[in-house]
Amino acid sequence: MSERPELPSSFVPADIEAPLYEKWVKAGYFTADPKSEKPPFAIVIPPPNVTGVLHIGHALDHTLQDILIRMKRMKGFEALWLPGMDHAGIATQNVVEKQLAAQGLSRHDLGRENFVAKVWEWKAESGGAILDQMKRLGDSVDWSRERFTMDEGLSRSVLSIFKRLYDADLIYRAERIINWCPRCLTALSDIEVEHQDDAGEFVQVTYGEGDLQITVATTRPETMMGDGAVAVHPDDPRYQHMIGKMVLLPLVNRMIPIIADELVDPEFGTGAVKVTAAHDPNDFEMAVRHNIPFVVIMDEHGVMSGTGTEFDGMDRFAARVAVVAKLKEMGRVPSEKRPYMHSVGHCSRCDTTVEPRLSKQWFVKVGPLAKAAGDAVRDGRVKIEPEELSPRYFEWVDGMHDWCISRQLWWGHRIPVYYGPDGDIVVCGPDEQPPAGYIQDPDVLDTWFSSALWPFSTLGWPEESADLKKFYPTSVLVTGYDILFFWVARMMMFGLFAMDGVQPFHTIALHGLVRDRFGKKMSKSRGNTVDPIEFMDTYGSDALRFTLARGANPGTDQALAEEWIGGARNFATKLWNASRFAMMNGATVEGALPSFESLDAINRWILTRLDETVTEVDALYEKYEFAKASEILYHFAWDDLCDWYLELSKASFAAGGESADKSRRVLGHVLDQLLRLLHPSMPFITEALWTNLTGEESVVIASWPKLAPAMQDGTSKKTIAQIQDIITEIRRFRNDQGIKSSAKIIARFNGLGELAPYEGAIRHIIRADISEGNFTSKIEVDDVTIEFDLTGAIDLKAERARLSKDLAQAEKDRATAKVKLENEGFMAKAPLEVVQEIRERLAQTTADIERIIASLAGLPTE
RNA sequence: GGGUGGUUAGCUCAGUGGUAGAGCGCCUCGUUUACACCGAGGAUGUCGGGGGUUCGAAACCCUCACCGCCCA
Repeated sequence: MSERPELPSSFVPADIEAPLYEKWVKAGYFTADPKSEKPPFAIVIPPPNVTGVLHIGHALDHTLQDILIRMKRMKGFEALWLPGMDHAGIATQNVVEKQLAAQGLSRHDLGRENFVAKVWEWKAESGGAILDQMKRLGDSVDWSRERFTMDEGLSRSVLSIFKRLYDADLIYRAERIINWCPRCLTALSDIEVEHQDDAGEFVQVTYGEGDLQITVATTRPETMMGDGAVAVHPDDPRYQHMIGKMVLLPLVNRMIPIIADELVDPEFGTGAVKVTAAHDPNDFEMAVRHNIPFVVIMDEHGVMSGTGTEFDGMDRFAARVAVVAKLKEMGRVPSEKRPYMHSVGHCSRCDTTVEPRLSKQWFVKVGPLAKAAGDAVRDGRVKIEPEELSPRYFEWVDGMHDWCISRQLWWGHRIPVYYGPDGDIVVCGPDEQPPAGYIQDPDVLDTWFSSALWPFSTLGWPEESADLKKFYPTSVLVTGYDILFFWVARMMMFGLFAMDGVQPFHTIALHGLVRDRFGKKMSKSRGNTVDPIEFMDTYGSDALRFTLARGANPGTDQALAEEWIGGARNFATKLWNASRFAMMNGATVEGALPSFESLDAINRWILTRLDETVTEVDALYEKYEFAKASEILYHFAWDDLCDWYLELSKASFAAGGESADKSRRVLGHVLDQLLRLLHPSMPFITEALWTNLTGEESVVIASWPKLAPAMQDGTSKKTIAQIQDIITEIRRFRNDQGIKSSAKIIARFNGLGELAPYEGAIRHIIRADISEGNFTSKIEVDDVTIEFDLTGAIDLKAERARLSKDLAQAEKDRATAKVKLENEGFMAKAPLEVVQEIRERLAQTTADIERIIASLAGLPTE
């Protein structure tokens, strides 16, 4: 104890955070051992994007994961938190292309191989900024296992799974309508398309001539030149006579059929729609059913082409204006509505309006895979926390469309398909070579294709590695509900497929988004984004982490304001000062705890509260209730320990002797345990304080507090509650009488009874002298009377006001209790214990009222 | 249009049948030997509206209004 270095008088996070993190990594605390006998607990990080920086959402996501990992590590699990990044095909390619563009170059100037080399160069220099930021946050990830989706090993996983899926007929190539970004020049999957309401137009166009005319309604008039039919609902009486007839398509002067299809909504527009098979997914389906030709009228850039009209060469939006103008000239536009708000798909990477495009792409047949992914949750092998979010998951996996996995990019895993003569196709797994002369597909795979393998590719799959055996299936996936579809469903599909039906994780713990202080979504356009790094600079990592944890109710969004982080910083400071005070007073962890029975009520009480806290925090963390667990710890530390226990113990420490020695040992124990409990959410400050208190190596590898049912004493809780009542009433009295809290008062206690041993502690808190005096005023708390010598000057008005207020409250409480007890229904049907409780309330309030009335009567009249 | 979540103190949110809570903010007092990033005390809610079930409803049911998210 003597060699314990003195703590600095104030807590400066910046002084301790970086050195402590370095110490932890160097000591290898975060490195998992697959040969360990301990039970495994593994989390793979939702891989951030290699181009990304740490935003507040990551900070939340990582804080929660780190809490789980650190807690499980302390609980004796072989804890693995595996870090890494994904290669973010489109985003990364965009970044490097932008750099090239600045030099007036395109990727085509470099050629594929040089371009990809350039991207690797970029990654080495500027990629992965987020990894260093994770260290600031204190993430206890195993850096020795850092992975990247384009790494050699993970690339082999991609080849393996592709071949397996292909051989199982779960990957196919087909000509379909896909989402096409005319700026990125690549196909996109459904989830890379963001729908938003845009101000478009809704135009009616009359087709046909003479006595066969039909008016269609459309938001995309420019695509009419690609129409192959007009469709109406089969039961629509307005169009019965037209079904099957041919009608003139204006502008291109082609005759097209009028068909009947259930898909048409007779209520929508005119009840007649144009069928543009090559440029709309719904139209595509109808065209297949009715054998309508596919007419392509746009090139890859979204420029009109091949219509043989004056509109060729015009951009799709310019063409829209020109086409409508032309049709109006022809008198073929009976009505137009503008602006017409409707949902339009945009590229999630560059916001360009997505163009549905007919093209040949590779797809994953998701049917059986998604079924298995849904079943794993349905039959309970995988739990979604909170359970209320399961419907969203089912909605997605049960209604999933086939997944377009081709991307017309260069950065990514090149599709391992080789085309030979006569349409021969060969798919190569790792270490396999295509026959001579076969040409590889130029496209790469969707980034999510490799991310979906993350829970097992990072562990060495397809090799039967030691890591895979030890840590698969992983324990829990922690992520925002917003990417349940992006990522989770895909990992489930591939995990179950690749690992013979074994799910990639047992639990999916979902959290929400971090919003601004008013609960508004953060966005660059709103200008309400925040920088977690700045917060860490100002308030410390622990403060940011604790704030985020404290706001993290399962599956729900949380608001965040800077001053709330300030509040958590204040908590850290409080903890620091309380610990400093405890150690100044000789708090120690040396030697055995005194026997519980030998302790006074104050010490028994704090140990009881500690045990309750451990119980509650344990249960809450197991349910991913981070907010509630944090709340419990906050109040135990601040209210119970700092505000009451330390204050009540001051008299004992001052007096010294055997009882002080016992308190020092108890305080040392409670602080030791509290710091362990807080370590997962506040790793840095707890490490600094705990090592100082115990002289041991690190709280990171300390054991988690165990329950101690023997240290539970309900009586001590009642005793302390009474003491708190007495002290609070005295404080109220002093406050009402305008007596400074620093001023000593002369007071005398009567009727303390069993509380007598604690009179000294009470006196110390309220700064009361025992001297003889002229006791002219008094207050009563239950059976205890406290008399004061206020040297005559009592503020009668304030005293009367205080008593009247108490009286009013007591009367109100008594009345409600009385009404209940006089209610026959209540007496007949309410549970006995509730009736008993109300009876006690009636007795208590009745006694209070009598006492207060007596006090009021006893006040001297003015 | 189909799902789904919400509406509780000035703000952000807990609270799933038995006297309405927390953090921040607000008011008053205070430099007492851990802490002013603090301490003590205090004020603040017809729990969105209406109806119902119940001895008893913020909570359960119905309905209306408003806000949000996901998917089309």
